[in-house]
Amino acid sequence: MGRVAVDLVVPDVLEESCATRQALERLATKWRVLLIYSLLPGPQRPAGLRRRVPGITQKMLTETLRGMADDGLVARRVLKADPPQHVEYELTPLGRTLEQPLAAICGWARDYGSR
Amino acid sequence: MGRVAVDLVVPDVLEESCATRQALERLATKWRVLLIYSLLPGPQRPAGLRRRVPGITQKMLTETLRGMADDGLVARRVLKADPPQHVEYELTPLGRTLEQPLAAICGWARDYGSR
DNA sequence: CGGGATCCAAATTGATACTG
DNA sequence: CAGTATCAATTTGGATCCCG
Repeated sequence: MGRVAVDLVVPDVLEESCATRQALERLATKWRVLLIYSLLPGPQRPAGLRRRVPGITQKMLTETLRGMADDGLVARRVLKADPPQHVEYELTPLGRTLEQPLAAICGWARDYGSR
Repeated sequence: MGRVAVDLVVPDVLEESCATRQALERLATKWRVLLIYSLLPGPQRPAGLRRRVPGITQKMLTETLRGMADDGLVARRVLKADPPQHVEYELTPLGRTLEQPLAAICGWARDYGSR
């Protein structure tokens, strides 16, 4: 009764197709974490988000929010269709599940960030 | 007795110069989290890291590790100086303080990552 | 006027070949 | 085996223009 040499080609947790890996890549971008963090208090309008995330461009704001909307992390809502167009972004329930993990990271950043 | 309109120019937690913000940006890059994660079990050599982080380039591996070394997150050690050069990277104590926060994120990725 | 889109320059990343 | 150099490809920033 031989022992087959399988070698268990360890499908590492970081395999590119792995859910964990993909989820991480959905967060570890320059702006997503900052935007989610800024949306935790509640719905925000683009202008407000630009203030809360200094340095972000109009463009990256729009693109990043749209990408996060595609991933189901935020929802976009139009408040007024009239000339002065008003729009609001808010975290979805899924997006809000990030609050705890993000708090852990922010806590670390506070405690050890200064190095 | 008038009320002065101060407006409290909220020095938001995400001010570009803020420690939290800078710490976050040191993590929220495409490769750092994955590399730190891969280094948690112990010291690793570049070749091994490339296997553990599929998709990373020789270049980004080197550059990212060097950047993390500059930030004090990892340490580089040369094992042999001879032609077949051997090198090892490992997390510093500071780098290891990321284990818990990272576990929180990875847990999220596992639970909600599939969406 | 606020939100978003477009176009082009600048910065990052990827792919590959090459050196110690 | 690690790391560097080089050039193409992708991504980001900046300024501007458009639409309601």
